[in-house]
Amino acid sequence: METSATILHADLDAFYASVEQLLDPSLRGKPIAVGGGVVLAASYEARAFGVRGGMPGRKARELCPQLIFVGGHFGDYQRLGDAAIKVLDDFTPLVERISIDEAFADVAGCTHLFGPPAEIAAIVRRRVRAELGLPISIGVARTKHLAKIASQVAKPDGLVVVDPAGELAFLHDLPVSLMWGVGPATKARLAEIGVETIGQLAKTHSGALERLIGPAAGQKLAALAWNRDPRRLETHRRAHSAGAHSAGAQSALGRKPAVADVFVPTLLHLADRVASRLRAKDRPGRTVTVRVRFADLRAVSRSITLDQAISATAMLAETAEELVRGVLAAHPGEKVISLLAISVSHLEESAELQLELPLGLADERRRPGSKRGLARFGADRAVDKIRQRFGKQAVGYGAVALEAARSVPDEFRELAEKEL
DNA sequence: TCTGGGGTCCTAGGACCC
DNA sequence: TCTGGGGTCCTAGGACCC
Repeated sequence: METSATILHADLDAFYASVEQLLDPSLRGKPIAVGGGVVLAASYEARAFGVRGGMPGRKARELCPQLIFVGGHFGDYQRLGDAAIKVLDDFTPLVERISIDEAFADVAGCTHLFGPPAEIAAIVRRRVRAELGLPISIGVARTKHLAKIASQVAKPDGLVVVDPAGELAFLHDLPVSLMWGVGPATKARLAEIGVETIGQLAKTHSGALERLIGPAAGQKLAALAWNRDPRRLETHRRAHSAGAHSAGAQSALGRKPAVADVFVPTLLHLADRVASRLRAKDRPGRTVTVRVRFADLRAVSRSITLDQAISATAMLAETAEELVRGVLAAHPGEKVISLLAISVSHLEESAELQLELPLGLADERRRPGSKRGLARFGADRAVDKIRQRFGKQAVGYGAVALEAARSVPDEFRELAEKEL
């Protein structure tokens, strides 16, 4: 067992908003939000008014009338995020990046070169500030969980080192919501039994905890509350998404009538997004899931597992359409839909001969592939090739139908699906 | 004017097989 | 004939993370 605190968790502060303030000095010191319909990131000046990420733009403006909305410079986010992680790479190869703006690093093997972990963390912060112009907070601790919590406590623009001798004293006064795995629902359930701090969670009877939030989550949280975190750094996690288990796309629609004229073109567009990614990765999938959200934001899903994996746009679109018709038939009272989603899972490793060849006459539904399927495979390949040469916008499905509904720029979608 | 989009993991019930 | 148990797969839903 490690006895010294050598794990760093580095987290750029209010990342998208900080980049915008870096690019446009007139925005510095002012409350700004990246996004429009929904706030993707808020500067600390905006947070002082209660503006938060994920919040509807309208509500943010209510809270902060002088709030400035800025369009996202998504290429710059990627570039500056990469550059910040590279600073960590200068100290150790043991870097685990977990998102565009966040990474763990274990500096145990390089303290003889650069000094103690706290000093390394201070240098990283100075360099990111000096070379990139961005604030970054760092937590240093003996475990990943503790380092991550420490960086949250350090924000904004701070450094917190958790001495191994004082771990539980540090941890137990903090609110449970800082823990990995505690979101709004779990926080509320814990509050029902009077548990608000990590220390109170640690003292909760394990049986009661597991009944409250389930055995898996209960055991995990109990372990973390007692600072037992066995996770090691994963340096090469999910390279190129090779190990991905699913791929999906969704589109919020505002309020649209639940009729074929709306959902057919939308599903075609979504199927195209998903299927072209599956083809690009040579990862066809067997299970197709659709999600339909109604006017009151209640969502219903339907899925089907096919005998054969698919990656053809038309096949996916038709399967999804059937599932959506099933959802709507089961909810005849719902006349309005607010979101549609398609996801494909049970992805297969190899695309070897996944041409969706004709299998015979039986059960077309569970056995995708037919003469039509074969012809369409050729069409998909042609579309993929044109996009390779001329860009994604060169060929599209259902673009007109979706234009009005698009509240998030495609660049952000690209960013979200980008493998790190 | 009721909230984006990409994922992961867990749970629970039912079908089916041994 | 009746009863029980375990394992696996499928489906639907929920919670969480960035």
